[in-house]
Amino acid sequence: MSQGNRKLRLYVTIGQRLFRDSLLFQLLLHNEIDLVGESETGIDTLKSLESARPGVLIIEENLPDNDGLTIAEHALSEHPALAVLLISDTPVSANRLAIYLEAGIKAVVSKHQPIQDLVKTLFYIRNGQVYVGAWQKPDAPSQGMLNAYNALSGREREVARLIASRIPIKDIAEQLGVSCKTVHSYKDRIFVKLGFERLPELILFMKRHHNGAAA
Amino acid sequence: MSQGNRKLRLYVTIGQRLFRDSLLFQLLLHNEIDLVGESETGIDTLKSLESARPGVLIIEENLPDNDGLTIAEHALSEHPALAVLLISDTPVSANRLAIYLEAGIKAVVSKHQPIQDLVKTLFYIRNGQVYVGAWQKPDAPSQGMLNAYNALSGREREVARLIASRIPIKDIAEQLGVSCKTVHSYKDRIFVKLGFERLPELILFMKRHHNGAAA
DNA sequence: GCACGTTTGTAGGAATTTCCTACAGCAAAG
DNA sequence: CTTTGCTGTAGGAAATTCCTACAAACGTGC
Repeated sequence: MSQGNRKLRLYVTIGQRLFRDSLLFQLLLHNEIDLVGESETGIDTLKSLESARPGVLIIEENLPDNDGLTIAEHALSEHPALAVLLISDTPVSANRLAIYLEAGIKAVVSKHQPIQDLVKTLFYIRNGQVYVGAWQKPDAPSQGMLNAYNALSGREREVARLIASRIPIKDIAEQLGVSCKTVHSYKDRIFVKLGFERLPELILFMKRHHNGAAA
Repeated sequence: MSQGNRKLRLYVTIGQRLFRDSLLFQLLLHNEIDLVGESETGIDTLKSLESARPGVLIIEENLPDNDGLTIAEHALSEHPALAVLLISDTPVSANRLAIYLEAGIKAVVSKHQPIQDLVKTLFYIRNGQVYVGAWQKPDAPSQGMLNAYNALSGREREVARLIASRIPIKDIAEQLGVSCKTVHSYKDRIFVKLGFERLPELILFMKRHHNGAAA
């Protein structure tokens, strides 16, 4: 996901605590991510950027005290190398996107996109790339999941279903008549193919796309 | 956290995908939670409750197509045993809270509360309790964290700091001159004392309260 | 001041997870 | 026909999650 070895120094500005916590818990599962700061407001963000020195700033379009664009412009004027990822409330119009890119924002992800888009975009832009997922998708991050599922072998699909049902590995192994380690291998391979990193991603994916009748 | 052994059958209605995903990934880490359905709108929710048969419904106050209260009232009229947890955008006034409780809503959590509040409330209300955290805190969930930190022993604090810095366990063990298993024990004890379940919670807590200068 | 209960430091186990490597057989592609 | 890659199989190392265990120290009640 990331080519460099250096950590991604992240600053997150999101107004609502519940949302910020959820996102941070998710992002902090990646040990390449080093959270160097967070705040609820644009003003607090501007005040602490100097000392926090993030490489990437995730900031909401609509903050309690200001709009993300204005804050981003201020931040970029002092830290031109900062990669800013804007979280928009709605899909962004071409007009508005042009304004954002003009301002030097590296990526826009809307709140209606899956969270994987945000994570992938995060790693994408820290290497200097620009990502405009709300308007067009360069390599369709996370939409390839359905195609990826079709790429699973029969055995892999079977294991995917069992694992997503939270059946313990050793039960699956017994049921299939193979070693636990083999089941683990299937699991690993499934995760790699689908681009997942944690069990909840697989559970949710299977429920949404291939599991109609849950237990 | 939960006294019964039966799974918590959960339905989640949240408009924004990014937010819904983050929350679901978090909640699905608990294997007592069985997600039986999710949707973006109130109408879709009402349509699928019959077949999904959740025990708890998490629903936003402001949905794209309707308001959560109206949907909850409809849902409760058909499924009186359903425990509804409303996610409000702002702290709820006493007036509004009275209306919610009158309607049979079991809990209100605002988007400005930490996510632990939501998780704890979820398990709380499924046992028939009522929780009104946005207005008053019955047992101050998650605010006890700071007090809990004071209850950590010296050694525990030291290990908490090292673990939160993502220093590998075996390095910590070596550095402290004890076995890996001992470090694990400290970690377990820290998690129990602070009420945490995943590493990101500890990382975030330490950054926010006891780690001023992050590496 | 002593005794009993709790906390602290220490450590082990079992099952899972995450991330790797390995290898044989088969299928597709050149 | 041969090379390349995918599939099924399995092992290892480290971490995680959830337990139990036990001796020393601490403390509080009486």
